[in-house]
Amino acid sequence: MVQCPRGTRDFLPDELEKRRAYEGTLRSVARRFGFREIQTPIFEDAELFILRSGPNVLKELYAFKDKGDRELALRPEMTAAVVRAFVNGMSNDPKPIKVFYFGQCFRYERPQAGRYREFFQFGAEIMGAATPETDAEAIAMASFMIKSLGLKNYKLRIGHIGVLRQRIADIGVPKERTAEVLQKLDKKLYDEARPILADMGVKESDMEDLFKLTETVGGTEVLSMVPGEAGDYLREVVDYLDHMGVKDVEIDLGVVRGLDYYTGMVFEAEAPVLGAEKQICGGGSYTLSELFGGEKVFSTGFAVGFDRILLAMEKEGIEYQREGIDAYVVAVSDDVRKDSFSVVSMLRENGVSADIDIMGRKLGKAMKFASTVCARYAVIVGANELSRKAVTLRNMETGEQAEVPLDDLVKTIKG
RNA sequence: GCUGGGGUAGGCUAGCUUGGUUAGACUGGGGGACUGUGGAUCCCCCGACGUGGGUUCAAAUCUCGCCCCCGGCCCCA
Repeated sequence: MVQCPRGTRDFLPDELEKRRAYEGTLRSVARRFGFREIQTPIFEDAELFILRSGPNVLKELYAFKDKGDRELALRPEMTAAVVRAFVNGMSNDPKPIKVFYFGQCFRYERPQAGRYREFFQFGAEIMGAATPETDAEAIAMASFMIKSLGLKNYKLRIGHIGVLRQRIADIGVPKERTAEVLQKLDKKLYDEARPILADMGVKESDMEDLFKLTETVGGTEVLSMVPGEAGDYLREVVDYLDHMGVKDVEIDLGVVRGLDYYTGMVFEAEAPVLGAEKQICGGGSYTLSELFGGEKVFSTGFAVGFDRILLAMEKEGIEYQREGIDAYVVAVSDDVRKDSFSVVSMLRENGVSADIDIMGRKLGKAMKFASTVCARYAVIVGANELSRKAVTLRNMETGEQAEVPLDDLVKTIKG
């Protein structure tokens, strides 16, 4: 039997209905924040992703040649494509530009808990603005999204990569080795960082100060430890968040986002219930457009790992209630079978979601089916009622039923 | 790329250690008991040993390769 490829999944109706509902929640939040949706191709010129990536990224890229010998790749994330689209067609639009996206991304990795080769990201970018308000909007929306989905147990942490980069440069780390140091700091592997830093001639006391900086975690009070403009900047961001009622954030200067295009504020959210792959959201401010031939434009963006956040919700026991349909039409006997199709059609034309038996079932079995598809009402079509231009309407939840004139049926069901 | 565990109907599972009737149960699906009323009960039916090789008179069972699933490492845009 042919199965779906490794790391991919079929989403059967029960599951997909749930996913669509939560996707709708995220879309709704984004729209409430003034974002508009954007869609880009699922595959792009491989160069688009290679331009900003190291070798590790490259080997996980689904890259291939098309019949015209073009080097293409399935998108491993969406930010690059959105920035490309911005450079290509939105760069002269009124600023700020606020866009969101939802779609699948592909990475050739070993599947694991919360990690798939085809996975879904919901993200947003604000382009053309570089203010604390901008960053606050992005963080607030991320927080809002998580809360709207009903997830309780998560941590949202804000850091500043500029502060770290500055400090690392100040203590004498050469620019080309910054990433190496950041990587160790990200994982808090100080013992591994020490020899590397010592090798670069960094003083012991400077090292300890650096480690102390990345260990700086807490509320706004810890910002007193952050020197210079960046400290003031973060204070502003947090102040705006506070005015928006966003209280579920903490400062953590140890937040280090993977790639080096991030320039200032960075943030991430994690759900501890998820285990190894617990990060559910990540983002920050960056400049990328100049890489793709545009002018330098400051942006802030983030992406939510849709699959992971759903997994976290599931682990918290959040249950999705199946939507069902408004009405299931049942014919009492074969002589009114065709009349029952007229009734279902009338309902459908009037905006009622309605289904009907097409397997020749008798009344009892059809009623049973009506409850398995979660119909709110059963519309029972029988010869007696029809002679009075009426049907019997049964509320499937309460079991109450009454005769309703056909002319009033839509109104009663919608009411 | 490294590593641990696993794969029996659509779902969950017994059998595997010690090879040997027609692979059993529950759930699900279809039909009936039940020709004007769902969720109950009873009966009948459908439906599975991931895949390919090896050992053997005989393989779900032992063995090897592959595929896939669940975790962990690496990586994580």
